[in-house]
Amino acid sequence: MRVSRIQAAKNRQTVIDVASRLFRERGFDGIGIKDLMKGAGLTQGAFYKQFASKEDLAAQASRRALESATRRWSAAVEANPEDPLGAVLAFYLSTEHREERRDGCPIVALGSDVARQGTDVKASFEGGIKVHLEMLGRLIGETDGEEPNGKAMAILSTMVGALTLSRTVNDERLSKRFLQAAANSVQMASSASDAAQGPLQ
Amino acid sequence: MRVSRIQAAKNRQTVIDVASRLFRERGFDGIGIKDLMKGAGLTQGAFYKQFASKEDLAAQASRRALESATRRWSAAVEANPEDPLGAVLAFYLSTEHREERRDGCPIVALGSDVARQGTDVKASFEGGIKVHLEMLGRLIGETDGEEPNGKAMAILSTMVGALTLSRTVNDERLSKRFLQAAANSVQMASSASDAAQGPLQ
DNA sequence: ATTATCTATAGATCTATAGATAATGC
DNA sequence: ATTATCTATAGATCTATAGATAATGC
Repeated sequence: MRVSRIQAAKNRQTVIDVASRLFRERGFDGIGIKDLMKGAGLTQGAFYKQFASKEDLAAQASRRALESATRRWSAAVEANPEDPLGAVLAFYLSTEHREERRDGCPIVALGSDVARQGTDVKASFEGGIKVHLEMLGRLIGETDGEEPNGKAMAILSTMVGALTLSRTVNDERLSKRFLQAAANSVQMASSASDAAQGPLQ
Repeated sequence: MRVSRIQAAKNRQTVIDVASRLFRERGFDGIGIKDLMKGAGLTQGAFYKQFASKEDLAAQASRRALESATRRWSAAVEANPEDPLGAVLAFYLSTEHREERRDGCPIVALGSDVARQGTDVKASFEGGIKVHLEMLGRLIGETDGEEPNGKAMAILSTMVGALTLSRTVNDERLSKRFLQAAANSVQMASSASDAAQGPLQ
């Protein structure tokens, strides 16, 4: 029954991977430890040797989900060097992304849930969000040194809000228009040259 | 034990009111029928004479929450006739609104959850979102007849995304900057539309 | 007679722990 | 000897239903 340390470490990673997807699909409260472990090919009894609690796994899985999201952004950027921002917008604000909650942006899939979670889960999201903002800042050619750029923050907000809203309505046409309106808006905001940024404290 | 029809109708409304707040605070999966009914001063046994299922209540409570949100927007507009958009942004993107999940915008409080719900809950949100878009369209002086205006959709996306992100991070400074960056961005986008329409004086 | 609410409960599920088992690691 | 995983279970909670109760509404 016992497995090697190496296998145990692999099992742990598999559980985190599976959880990062199933939490996105069903919410933190929408799936139990039994089903999470079953998804990784294990039983619930093995859980607590690997994780301190369900909340602990939620924090690990959140970090993994954000890392995965960052990789998708990077892939879009690298596949489209002449219009990297356009490439990110094209996949992020697509109907395909809207339909794949399980593997899509965790900020949208779990944003409302995260607001109710503890410090550890929020820390995972915060770290990933900062990386997103750095990438966006570079894409629009604005950086405030170590600080996240205000325009990048507004753009990320528009993207997250539009995908959220597109998943919240039944009307397919309205849903798609949210995605398109956001893409237009972000393109305009990013092409507008250095307009006056308001005071940031 | 039995109460009058009038009292029963009042009880039903109280349950919907309470649920519209407790669902926002804890999520649809984060609170059970027993506690919802206790919040309305009743016991769980009375629930199923009033509602077909928990999902039924979720749809009713969602509609109620969106109506309440619309009223808050209207109140801000009416209290500030010389700068109605600024008034809406000021309350929506405030740290106070960020802290009051229970009584705040249901799109942000429950957006991720709604994506996992059935048609009825989504219909409640869709209806409320359309009303939000009509109000926003009027505030920025753009209407596409019956159609929601694209710029209004982008602005609502920015507002929803910014509040979501501001609740997702631990860092108070970063959280506040999301709200400020969104306010700046929306102000710029809406004044750009004024310019396109001609002088205001 | 009807029915809104109550108490009680069925049956499922949840998080977490206990003890058994068998393979690893020393 | 240690320990990763297993089966089993404790104790709490969940949605939904059943039957009792007592006040309404006819």
